Amino acid sequence: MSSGAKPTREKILAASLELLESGQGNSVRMSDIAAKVGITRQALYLHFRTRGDLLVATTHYVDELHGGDERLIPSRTAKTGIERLDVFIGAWAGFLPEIYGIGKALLAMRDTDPEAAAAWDKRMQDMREGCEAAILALSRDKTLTADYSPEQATDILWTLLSLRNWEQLTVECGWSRADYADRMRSMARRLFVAEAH
Amino acid sequence: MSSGAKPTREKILAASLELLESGQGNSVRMSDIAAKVGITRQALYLHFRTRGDLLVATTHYVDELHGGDERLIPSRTAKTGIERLDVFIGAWAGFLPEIYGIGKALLAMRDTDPEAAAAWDKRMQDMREGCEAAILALSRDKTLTADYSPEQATDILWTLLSLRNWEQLTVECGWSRADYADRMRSMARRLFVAEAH
DNA sequence: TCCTTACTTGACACGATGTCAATTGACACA
DNA sequence: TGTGTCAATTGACATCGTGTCAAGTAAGGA
Repeated sequence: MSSGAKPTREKILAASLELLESGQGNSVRMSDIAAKVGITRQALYLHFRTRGDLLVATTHYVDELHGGDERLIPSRTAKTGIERLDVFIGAWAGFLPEIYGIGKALLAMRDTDPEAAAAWDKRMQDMREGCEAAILALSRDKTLTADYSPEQATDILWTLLSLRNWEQLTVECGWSRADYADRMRSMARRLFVAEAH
Repeated sequence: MSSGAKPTREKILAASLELLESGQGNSVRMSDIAAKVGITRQALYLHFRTRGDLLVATTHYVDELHGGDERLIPSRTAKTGIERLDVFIGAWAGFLPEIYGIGKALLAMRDTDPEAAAAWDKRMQDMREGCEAAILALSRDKTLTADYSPEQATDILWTLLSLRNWEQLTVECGWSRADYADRMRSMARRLFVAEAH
């Protein structure tokens, strides 16, 4: 196994990520992370100013591991708006499970830690741009329904694809990841694509 | 026992509700509530075993104030499934703002307080029954789309109408309450009602 | 008068975050 | 061989919020 080679900071991030992914979102304590790394709780503060700091750094670490935002940039191969919508939803559906734990933790400290809130908001804002791009592509194709303005449609898609909704549908409703992706694509079509006739 | 002034327990519930409604969800402390009532923090524990207990009691208090679940029971006047869906969404849209504060607080302690989690889950389960009834009405009318089974459609509607989604759309996207109700009805039709032609 | 009930006062325990001072151990360089 | 630096340790302590406890007080009823 990889062991002492990695610098401590990275070991901390890896431990944090692992705990957040398996464990329950916000219940990961500083002492848990320290224990997993094999150092003292106080030593964490030699690398990160606060818990919020560490959590935010962990999200960047995730991006580093499995290439981050660029995965959400609409594929150039998508010819039609509909295709683009499908591809975007698929990419997001694949990305969501990877950020679920850390996202839950960040959301839980939203009210108390402005930095953590900002970090999560930034992520969601980036994701919203993907939604907007897909909707605008539909609009250019004249396949966007007349029922919603592009902005309203973006609001809706953005909300539909939220982490909380993913959580509810997979955890509470028991949808598989494939179910989620398929049905989200289906829902998006029904909602946003004008009937062709 | 005295019939003149409100009993303390009720004063506590009223204060709790008021703080939860105006203030930010989980940041309402026991001492805040006590201060608002004009009693000691410790005195709260003469009436409620724990903070979770008090919060749960506050939800029941809300029900008592503006008649609770029965408002979500599908109106008998709704002839078609579509009508029933509309009425249900309208009722829920009117109910949501009233339970927003308390719901946020309950959700925030979900991971730490099983009783609070159970109380919120019960509410959501009741709401889900309303979703299911509306979907089944569509199904009986043969107006439910073939794309989703009744259960899947219920999952979707239930998720769509979640408190978090309401929060995101009204707070972050700036939708008015009327916008929310109108667009949710529109979305539900697009999603669940088979094209008639 | 005595009793009960509701509430107060003041202290304390716990768990979590965050801080600080003093110390240890290793490695480098000279 | 010594000197300095850096990372981490140890142990104590502050702060906040929840929850508990013992003793005291004020009001009303029998």
